[in-house]
Amino acid sequence: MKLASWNVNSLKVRLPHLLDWLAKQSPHAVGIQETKLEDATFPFEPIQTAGFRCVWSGQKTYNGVAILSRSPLKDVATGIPGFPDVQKRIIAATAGDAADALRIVCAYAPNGEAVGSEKFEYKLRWFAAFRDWIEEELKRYPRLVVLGDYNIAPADVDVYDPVALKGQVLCSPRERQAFRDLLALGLRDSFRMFTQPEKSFTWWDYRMNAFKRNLGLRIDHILLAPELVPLCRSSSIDVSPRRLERPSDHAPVVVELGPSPL
DNA sequence: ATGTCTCAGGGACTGAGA
Repeated sequence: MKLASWNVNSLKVRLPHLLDWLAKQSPHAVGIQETKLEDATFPFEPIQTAGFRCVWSGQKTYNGVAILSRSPLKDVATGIPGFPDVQKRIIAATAGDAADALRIVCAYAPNGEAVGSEKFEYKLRWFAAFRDWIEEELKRYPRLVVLGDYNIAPADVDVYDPVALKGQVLCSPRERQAFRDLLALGLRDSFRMFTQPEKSFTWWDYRMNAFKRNLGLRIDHILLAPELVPLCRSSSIDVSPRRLERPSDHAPVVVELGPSPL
């Protein structure tokens, strides 16, 4: 069973890319970010026709998240409890039923603009609230997957030029601490459970021919609850959609979960 | 190289956000 996370940077523009990718990869469930669509205009019909249930939470122009799944979605929740926020960055749902159901949290973390900015402080407040909520979700749902665009490169190895970007937004010590605080709940960064190619990234700036030169960052992650860790067979980044015409600036991350421990 | 892309407002281009 494949699970994926993909920041599509406008679902309106990227719907053809998403549908092609769903047909090729045939994932069981996908969390998408930056839909940039109000709820009334979410394109659920073509997604449904492709074989997926979906739930979504969006707004005009900015943010917006959704979960697609081949199995029914229930217990849908949006936002972080106790953290009022007009920005639509969180959707959670339970995919499937009975013992093998998965709880999926799909998150679009704040970008943070620049270290020391107001948006940066909002990002850190957001992560503190997110961590506290995920701690509760983990107690309630041992089969928890926390995926999305975290807008944090956890370590220097996740950055194309760690010297040039040292201390900058997406790489700064406080952001990396926020990421480690999440892992301290027992979550595992699925990508680092396996040997990976050097310079593996999920996002490349549209400028400076960054993708062609592989000047990227690994900021999209699929984190797994302890109970799911033994089931994880692989974790990888699919850069192929980044090569298409009018691509998203992000590539999807994919994990494969088996039904039982190896 | 303030370099690209998306979106809104308004009806050509600018500004915001990433």
